[in-house]
Amino acid sequence: MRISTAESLIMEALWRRSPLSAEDIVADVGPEQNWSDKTVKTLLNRLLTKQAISATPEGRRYLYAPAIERADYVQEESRGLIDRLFDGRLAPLVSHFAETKQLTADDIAELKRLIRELEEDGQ
Amino acid sequence: MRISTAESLIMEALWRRSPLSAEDIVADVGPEQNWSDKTVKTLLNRLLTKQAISATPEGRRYLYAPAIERADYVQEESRGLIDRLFDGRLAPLVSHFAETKQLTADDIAELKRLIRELEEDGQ
DNA sequence: CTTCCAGGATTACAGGCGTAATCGTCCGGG
DNA sequence: CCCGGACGATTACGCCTGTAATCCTGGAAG
Repeated sequence: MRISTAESLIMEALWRRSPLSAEDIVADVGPEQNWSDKTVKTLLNRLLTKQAISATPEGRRYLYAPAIERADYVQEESRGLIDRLFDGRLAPLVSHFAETKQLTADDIAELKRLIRELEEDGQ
Repeated sequence: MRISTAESLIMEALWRRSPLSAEDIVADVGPEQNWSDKTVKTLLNRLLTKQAISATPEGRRYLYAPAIERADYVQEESRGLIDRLFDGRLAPLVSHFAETKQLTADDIAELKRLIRELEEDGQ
């Protein structure tokens, strides 16, 4: 099942560090989003039913941990976008960013480096 | 206001060609998505209230046309994703695609060409 | 004229989402 | 031994979405 954006913030916290108690997570994302602890608990429960996280009892409470890889999530999200908007190909996206001047010199340098690596690997 | 994914399919049709009557749009996207004409009409109305399209009377009916640029839409969507998942930078996304082996030799060649152009423009 | 139909406008309705509040329970403090 | 509070579980609720169905109106057809 799909992870919503609010839920993904919880996931990010758990991907950064896990396992965490609900309290830890509230402390982590609560202030930033200013969410009440109730909200965080709700999101945790939804993620549980979606089987995106796991909960293991620890005393009177649970410790939560991701049950899916961040890479897989990132994968689906970005492939979805690229398929929807750029005909499934990455280059047009990069091209779009270039045209709309959203690339710094650093970005370009880094891309260049990446491409060189890819070419070397390729052959 | 945000354009939903179903709505975006209507937008794509209008970006391809406009203005179109509701009937045209139904003929265009209906079969593909197998949506009833009712569904398409609903989406058109929602897009109207979101001011994403315009409607001009033509006889007894309307002709619809985009009121926002596809580039702007693409912009928001892709920036949103990159901000959420890749710390706002493009290179990590490209890197992710590379690592997950989602790049063909053609993709790489095209990226290379893009980068070269960017470098030339840059100086 | 009356009727039917095409087309837009309005209404529907279940499920997801953001954001909580309330309920029930068990443990620790007095 | 009883009570309050920490926690998780359950319930709430309005808005957005996907997907239509129904209503209304004015012109076309007979």
